[in-house]
Amino acid sequence: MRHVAALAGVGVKTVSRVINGEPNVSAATIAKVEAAARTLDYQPDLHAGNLRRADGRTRTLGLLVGSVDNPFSGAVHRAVEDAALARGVSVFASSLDDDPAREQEAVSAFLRRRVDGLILTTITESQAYLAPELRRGTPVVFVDREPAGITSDAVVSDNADGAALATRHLLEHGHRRIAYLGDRHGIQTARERHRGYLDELGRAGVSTRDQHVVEGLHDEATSQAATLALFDAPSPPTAIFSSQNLVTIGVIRALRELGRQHDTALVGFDDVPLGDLLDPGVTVVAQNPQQIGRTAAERIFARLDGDTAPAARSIVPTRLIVRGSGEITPRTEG
Amino acid sequence: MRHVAALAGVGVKTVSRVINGEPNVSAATIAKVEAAARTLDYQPDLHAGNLRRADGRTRTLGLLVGSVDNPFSGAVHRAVEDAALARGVSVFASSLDDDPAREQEAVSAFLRRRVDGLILTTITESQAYLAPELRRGTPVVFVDREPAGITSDAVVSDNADGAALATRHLLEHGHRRIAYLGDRHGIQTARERHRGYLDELGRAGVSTRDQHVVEGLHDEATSQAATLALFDAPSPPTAIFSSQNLVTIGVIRALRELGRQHDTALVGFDDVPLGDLLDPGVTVVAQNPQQIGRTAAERIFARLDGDTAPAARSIVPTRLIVRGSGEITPRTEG
DNA sequence: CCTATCGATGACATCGTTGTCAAGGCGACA
DNA sequence: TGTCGCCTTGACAACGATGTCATCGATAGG
Repeated sequence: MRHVAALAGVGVKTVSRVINGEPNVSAATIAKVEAAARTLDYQPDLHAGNLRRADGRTRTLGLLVGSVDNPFSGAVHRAVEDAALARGVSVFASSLDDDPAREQEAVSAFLRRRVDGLILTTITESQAYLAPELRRGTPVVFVDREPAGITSDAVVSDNADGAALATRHLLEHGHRRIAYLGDRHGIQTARERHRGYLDELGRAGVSTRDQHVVEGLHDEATSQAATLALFDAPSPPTAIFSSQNLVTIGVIRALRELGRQHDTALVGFDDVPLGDLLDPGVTVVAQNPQQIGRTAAERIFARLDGDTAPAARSIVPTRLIVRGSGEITPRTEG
Repeated sequence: MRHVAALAGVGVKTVSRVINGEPNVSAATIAKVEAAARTLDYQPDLHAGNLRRADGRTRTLGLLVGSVDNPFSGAVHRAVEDAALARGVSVFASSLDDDPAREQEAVSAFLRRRVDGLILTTITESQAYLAPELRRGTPVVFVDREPAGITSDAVVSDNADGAALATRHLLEHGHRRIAYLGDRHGIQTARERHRGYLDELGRAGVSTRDQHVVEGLHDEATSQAATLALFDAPSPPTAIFSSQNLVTIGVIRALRELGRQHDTALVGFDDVPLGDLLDPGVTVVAQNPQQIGRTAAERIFARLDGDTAPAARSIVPTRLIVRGSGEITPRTEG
């Protein structure tokens, strides 16, 4: 900026005024400064300005998602980006990988860079460590998983309800042996989905004790292996509820391997890419990652704009997408 | 930092020393400062430090990809993130959407935030506007598409070669009417892939004039419509080469709709999620987005570490994945 | 016992920008 | 013509950190 001022033959403050479009600068001066800025390819330093600027905003957001190469996370990210772009805000994006240490590092990296707000998917047992930051006024919105040990805005799918919907769908097609495959109980969404599954079985008066429940699955390989094991054991299920997209894919692979994809029903939680093109099509309870991302960004910006309403949980509805795999009826021999 | 210094009863410079692990601070002082920092939940301001710090590094990278919710982009992003994380560098990620204005805005947003390096996918006709920044020493690595109007590092797939590979595969299965479906010619990768396709036809002595070539496709819907139109026209192709993942998906949908997925061969450029689970499996020339991202990040860090070798283009090999759709032989009636 | 040396510490300038404030110039109006 | 007020402009401090340098005290060596 000093160089621009020197070249234009004006003071630095006048350059600042021109760059920021402040009023009360003569047209001739504006022209001189703009010419100088162009000549030097000047880009103002947002962070230096921030140091002194009244609002102290970096126009930057920190986003932590499951993994930036997961389709669900990618869709959330994209929605956040679009909302942010409209306000001239840039987005730091990081992957959680369900690693508590990675969460802490990412949050710390965001805070050291003074982001205006945090949109977080978490895996730590408690996010109480964020309390001081919240008190300082940094808005935090939790996405996908609800916070623990702290109160702040959250935007989540209706996990229990969606899981119940999936389970009910299978029950209505006559299934009574419905396996549950999901991630470990320590993960809030997995817990909720498992609860929804159990609740629905209970409501239908179906014993929950005889069901196969496999937890701790979070990638295709383990899920595929678990599914194969299921059919090696006595009284295999006639239907499977898989509670996450990668788990669903693992189940599909296993059923193919066993040649049972047409006689074992499957409903997945969270949509699967090209799920409609598979044979059978994959029936899922789809989340709405776009809406989750958009809503989260809107919450952040509302907070930044001064909204002081109590922390709220936004629940984004899930939707059953019928494509074939969930409508298979139980094997009679079974 | 002032508050920490006051609470610990030391000077700010001493706090700075403790935070940065500089030598020559007594153990007692370190303990006092760390206690004060913990009490106040102090997070150093990376950008303020940067203003004065000798190296002037923000430990931040700008990444511009096609779209953060595209699987290819997501994989690139993830690889960049992992490489960056190992060096304590955070990543700004933005989507290009093949919009030149969006490119300029994203780059400008990155530069105003003083990123240490840029990893860019571009759509502008020339990236000469980056020359001043390059001269200032900011490393720029182009990914996926090569730069125009400027010389800098690039990491790309071997597009022409991969397209030729796909085309050859179809030729070897007896096809002589091979349609090309791709994006507009203005896009460097599309141009290269089209060239590889034409070259391979030429090498095989197959007329390139009689082939259906549809350009300007970049999403599922337009690609699907274009494919349907192809089969409405005289002498439809017996095989299709689709030059991008979303285009491939559109083609698959159209072939399904026509019931021709088993009698029309298809090879796609860039892998398709669950391509192995479809019927028929989708034969593709797969790129290696992980390696592209990793290599790009490595180039950036090498430049930051002082590598002054001339700008180089890294070519990441493609790989033919045979899954069924590409091995269909021509219809005899056709 | 005096001095050279070194470790520990803080005062101060500085990075690039913006908020505050004062000053100069000019036109309008009495 | 004098005064007032507005428009335009720049000097200066400040933001939160780090680089430089001086100071102080302790320790070691002669």
